This record gives sequence, C-alpha cells and structure tokens, in this order.
Amino acid sequence: MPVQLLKIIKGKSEPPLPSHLQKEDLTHLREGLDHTNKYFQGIVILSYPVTKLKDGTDFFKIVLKDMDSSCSWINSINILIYGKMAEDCAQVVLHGDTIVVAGFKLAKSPTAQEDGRHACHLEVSEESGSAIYIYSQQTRTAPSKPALVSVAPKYVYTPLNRLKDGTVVNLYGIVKFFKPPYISKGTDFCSVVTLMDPSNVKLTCSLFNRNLDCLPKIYKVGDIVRFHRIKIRAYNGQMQGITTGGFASLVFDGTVGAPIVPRTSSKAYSFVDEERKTIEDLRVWAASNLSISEPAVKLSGVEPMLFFDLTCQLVGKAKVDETSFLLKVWDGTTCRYPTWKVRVEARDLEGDEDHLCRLQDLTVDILVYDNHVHLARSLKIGSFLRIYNIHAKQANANGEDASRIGFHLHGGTGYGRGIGVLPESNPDVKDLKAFLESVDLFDSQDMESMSSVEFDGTSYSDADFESDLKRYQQLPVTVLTDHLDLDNTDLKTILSSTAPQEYRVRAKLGTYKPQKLYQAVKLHCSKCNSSQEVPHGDELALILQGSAIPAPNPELHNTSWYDSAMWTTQDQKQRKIAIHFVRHEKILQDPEKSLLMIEGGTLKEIWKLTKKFKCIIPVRSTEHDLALLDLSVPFLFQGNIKYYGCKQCSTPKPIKSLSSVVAEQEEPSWEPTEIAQVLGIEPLQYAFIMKFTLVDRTGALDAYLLDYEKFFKIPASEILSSDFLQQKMQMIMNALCPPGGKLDDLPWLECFIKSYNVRDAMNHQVCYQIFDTTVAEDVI
DNA sequence: TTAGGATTAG
Repeated sequence: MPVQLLKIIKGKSEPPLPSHLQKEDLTHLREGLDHTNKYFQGIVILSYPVTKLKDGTDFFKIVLKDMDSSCSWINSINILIYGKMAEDCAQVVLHGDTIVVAGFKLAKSPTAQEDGRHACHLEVSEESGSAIYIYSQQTRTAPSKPALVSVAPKYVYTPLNRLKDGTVVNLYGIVKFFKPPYISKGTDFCSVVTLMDPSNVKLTCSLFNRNLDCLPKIYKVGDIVRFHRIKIRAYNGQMQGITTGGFASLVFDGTVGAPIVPRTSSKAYSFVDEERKTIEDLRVWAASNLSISEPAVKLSGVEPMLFFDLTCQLVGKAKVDETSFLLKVWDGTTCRYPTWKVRVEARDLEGDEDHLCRLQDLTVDILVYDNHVHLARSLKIGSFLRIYNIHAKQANANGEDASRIGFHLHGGTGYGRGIGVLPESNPDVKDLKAFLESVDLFDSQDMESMSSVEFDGTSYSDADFESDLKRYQQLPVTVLTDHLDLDNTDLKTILSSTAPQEYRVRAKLGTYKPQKLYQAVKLHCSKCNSSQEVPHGDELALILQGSAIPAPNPELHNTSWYDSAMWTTQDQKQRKIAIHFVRHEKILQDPEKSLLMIEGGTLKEIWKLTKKFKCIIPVRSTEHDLALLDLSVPFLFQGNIKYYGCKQCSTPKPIKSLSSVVAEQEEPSWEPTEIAQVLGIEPLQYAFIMKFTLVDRTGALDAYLLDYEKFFKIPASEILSSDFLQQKMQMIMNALCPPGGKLDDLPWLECFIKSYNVRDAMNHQVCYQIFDTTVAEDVI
C-alpha cells in the first residue's frame, strides 16, 4: 500500500515498517549515494494545496523537518508527491504528523537558495514504487475512505472572562502561579494553579487526583495549560476551577519558538492543528503582556535571606528525624558563601558513596520539613528536581556557624513551596546534565591526581608531570587581540567580585548554547542593543505577498531620477509589478552597479533580480511618493545578503531621499550603510549570539559572545547563505569544545571577559561578555 | 473531602 497510516505504540511502529528499510539522516541524503533501502522520517511543518501539473498529474508538496538532526544547519527538506499518492496523502496529512518516505528519488532542489532547506528534494510516486507511512497525531481513517476523515471531536474553549458558575468548560491559560502537587489533607494529591489569558482575567484552580501523574505537569510559571472538563464555581465573589471526574490536561512550554510538545499522562488525547496556533498566540501574548521570565538562580547566585527555586540533581538523601529530611543536591556551581552541612550518620545516607565523596564540595544540604518529608523520601537518587521556594537562611547565630548559609524547605505550600521531579526530556534538565557532566569530569580529574599525590608520593611520576605541563602549555584555541599585559584571574574570584570589571581568563569551554549553530545567528541593533531572529524565507515570502496591495501608482512612475516599467502577471491573480531603475549616467549601462526598486514582487522575483543587479529595494506606492515596506522585510537586498532595519530605532524617510546620492556622487557605490543612513534606517547587523560556559578548576561561569565577525573570523551576515562557512563554523566549535571529549582533554581558551550589572525592579544579576578575543589561526 | 496562592520561624 503506497500510503499507509501507522501508529506508535509504546515507542514502536504498529504495524512495524518493512524490515529491509533503514533510516537515513538528513545529512546523509546526497546525490550519488544509494538510497534504495533507506527511508527518511520527519515531521510535517508545511504543506501546500494539491495542484495539477501541465500534463494533468496531481502534485502535492510538503516540507518535513528532521527532528533528530543535531548539528546540521539545514533541518528541513521538500517532498514532492506525484499522481495518486498526492491526492491520497493530501487527504490525511496534517501539520505535525510524523511521516516516513521510502523508495524516493533524490534530485537537486531548485529552491534551496531561497527557502534555506536541504540542497536536494525527494520525489515520490506510486509508479516509481515509493511508499509513505503516516503517524498521525489524531484518529483518522485510511485514505481509501475519505468520507470518514476528520473524526476528532471539536472542543470549544471558554475565555477566562466568560466563565459562569456551575458550568463545566474547556479552557486555555498561562500559568501565573502554581503549587507543585503535594499530598492534601484528604485522600488525593493537590495542585493549585492560577491562570491568566488574553482577556486579562485570573482563575485559580484547585486540582485533585489520587494519581499524581494525572495532575498537570507544570514546571514553571509561564507554562501554558489546556484543561478539559474543569468545573467552574463561584467562591468569595470570584470564579474558581475545580477538577471533575473527566478532567484532563495538557501542558506546553510557554517559550516563544520552543517545540510544541504536550505533556500529559493521558494515552489518548486530541490535539489538532489549529490548537498549535493557539499555543503560539498565547506564547506571544504572554511574552509581551506578562512579566514571567525571572532569571533562574544557580547556587553560585544565592544570597542570604533569599527565597529561590533551584533546578538540581539529587546526589544523596537521609532521614534526620520525624519532621525533617535531608536532600543533598548539586547544580555544578559553588555557592559564594560557606554553607551549613547537616550532620547525619554515614550509614543513614543513601547515595553512591564515591559520587558523594567526589562531589562533597559541590553539593549543598537542603533540609525539608513536615509535609514535604513524605515526597522527599520517595525521590530517586540521580533524579532531576526543581525545588520551589528554598529559603537560604543564615545559620544559628549562637554557634560558630553563624556565617554559614543553611538551605530550608519549610513546611506548608505557601508561595508554591514544594518539590517537583523533572523528566530528562525537560530542556532545563538537558542543559543542566550537559553542564554537570563537564564539571564532574573536571572534578574527578582533580581528585584522581590529588589522591595519587597524597597517598602515594611516588606514583605521580615525572612523566605525569611532563604530560600535565604539556597539556597546560598547549597553545590555546582562542587568543587575545589586546590588553596582553593583564594577568589571568580565576573564575571563582570573578564570580565573587562586584561588577563592572574586566578580566583575562584561561578556561575551558564546558558547553555552549545554542548547540544548533544556525540558531546562533541573530539580527542585532547596536543602538538599542536588542536582538531578534532572522526571519525565515517562508515568513518573508508571505509578507511580500501582502505588499502586492496596493497596486503601483502610475503617477509616481518615470521621475527625474528613475525610469519605471510595469506589467501584469499572466496567472489568475493578475498581479501588477513595477520596477524603477535609478538613473545615473555612469551606471546605467552596467546592471551590476545599478540600484532598482520593485513594487509587488515576490521573494523569488526579488531573489532573481539580485543575480543581475547590485541593489534591490522593495517599495510600495503611497499617494505622493514611493515608500519603504514595513521593516519586517529587508529594506535592501544585495547579493545573497538581506539587510534589515531596527523597527524601534529607524525613522524611515521618503524614498526620494535616495536621489541625493545619485545627484551628489559621481559613481554611487551603494554601500548598505550609506543607503540605510539616507533612508533613515538604523541597520540591524547579523551577529552570532552565544552563551559559553567557561570552566576552570575554581568554578564555572556563563559568558555571552556577541560577534559580528571578529571572534570566529566569519561574517555572520554571510553564513546563512554559505555551506562552506557553516561547515567552517561547526569545525571551529568542534575544536573549541570537542563533542564527547572529557573536560581534561579539552583545549584551553584565553579570553577577555567583562562583567556588568543587569537590574530591574525585582532582581539584580551580574552578567559576563567575551570581548577582544578571537579564534587562533591554527584552529581555522 | 482535600484547597480556596499570599512565606518559616526548625
């Protein structure tokens, strides 16, 4: 059967895929390789309407994203489906479905430059023996019975300002406050959740269930929930939500751009395509209307008297007495203050002895009380926890420990106090795990060499010393471009100093973010210091389509400084396109030096023009003059580079300001900065924005890198259109932080970092930025 | 039933 619907049951395909088929990674799809018994699997991120080719063949195009592609810059590929398969697939495929394509033909993608996807596309049809397997997210029928398609029930969601006493409703909300599930005084677990939605109304819900797993898996304020069948009651003059027998919930990460993966214990749940849009909209609304993104506190940032949430790993636990229990945890950083240790007998301490011993300087003791003891006792060693509302309290002033900080999880559930277990799939856990692994390796090396010196003086041989020395003397992979007279400062000293200051450091790169390097390229405004994502080709194409309205105004054509041409497309849309060639005697004969403005052009048309002409400026007609488009699209296309302007800092001027350049200059060079200035645009610069976790023997520190070209010696503006530069960047990062390498084997980085203060009404944080540093010549 | 957000006081 060429198109088949399958299911995933307990992580396995049901029915299974044919056994001769092997999965092929996106990076291994290349022309000239044999893909006969291979299949490609991806998630549908885009699909187009079915069309008919000139010969009458049905044609359906979808875009699949490779969810396993870890390092590749390019993670999506076009799939072209022909003939009967096109119709069959189009009937059932939905955004978000996982699709397996086998028996495909691979061919060069003519649109790769424009859409930024894989250099090849896959062609499939029944005639060429292809097969498509669809793992849908919903209950759907096989394509042979189209009359039964779309059997998912339709849910209606009530905004929070429309809730009525005594009703049972479905709703969406953004978590404004929550108490992680705790054992209530009755028979059930309880979780209290306060939600907000764009109607700006709050709703506090009391959720009960005997099974902890049936309560919503909320991990942080800002998460988005979808509740089905929640009962609404009036209480103290306000509406409140309470679980009913049929209550069900989904929880989503509330971060704009994060993958939309529902967290639920429910095995069967509906989630249709339009709900994806609801989540995206709520994320965007929350980002600009709710202040929920408090920076996470690490142990290194703990101050006395602070109440904070800690994401950490459980290393050891012990019963202390009837009302208190000890948790030994770490997050890879060290506290700046001496910490109070709880005395327990070694035999009462549960956890790996070696691990506990090795990490003794990195773990902290958290004493949990009363209602939290029961849950604490059940925690598994090694699990990742978020402990909410820990109190960092000065130890008892009577003893010698007065200067030490004790960590307490007091009884009660006020302020969301409690303990949550995070799954390993949680993005914060993934980050923490990578960091802990690097710190642990560093630390274990330290312990091993120390213990061999302490217990057996002769075992640390000259050869060991030589090899250590050699390792230390190895040329660093980054070098300084200035301030060579400064001495190195260790990270612990930096962490305990006030900002702002500048330091020279010698450290290793424990880990970095983003791991997918294409995510590091941003557009940065040096004036307001804001940064934004580089718009995707599809997004641009859509906006430019919108710019086709209004039609070009012929009264603005053929002026003293440009000549115009206009025509209408032959397709159904009858779109009007106008091109205005800027006139200049020196450059008129030479298209490669000329600038033109275009009205009503698509992204594809503009892209074609950039091959022939030096500069393309997309414009629209107003009553009296041509004007720039909205700054969501580039104000200028030059070669492969799209130049954007900052919406906040630009004050666009009429296009006729450009005529001064033509009048004044003998041969305009059309420098983007000059064009921007004349048009009142504050240009955005392409930049790599990354977070480097630097590690040395004294501690770990996150430093930001904001680089246009100096650090990597790669222009950030050019990397998105160059396979070669992308490979080069990946190689550099592999040299700085070899994948899978033990920290001890990692190369040294020499960097300058400057500390600075980030303050708002509630928080104060010291941040660090790398400057005057570059990748060493021999690395490139 | 339980909780109904709004710090413990070890």
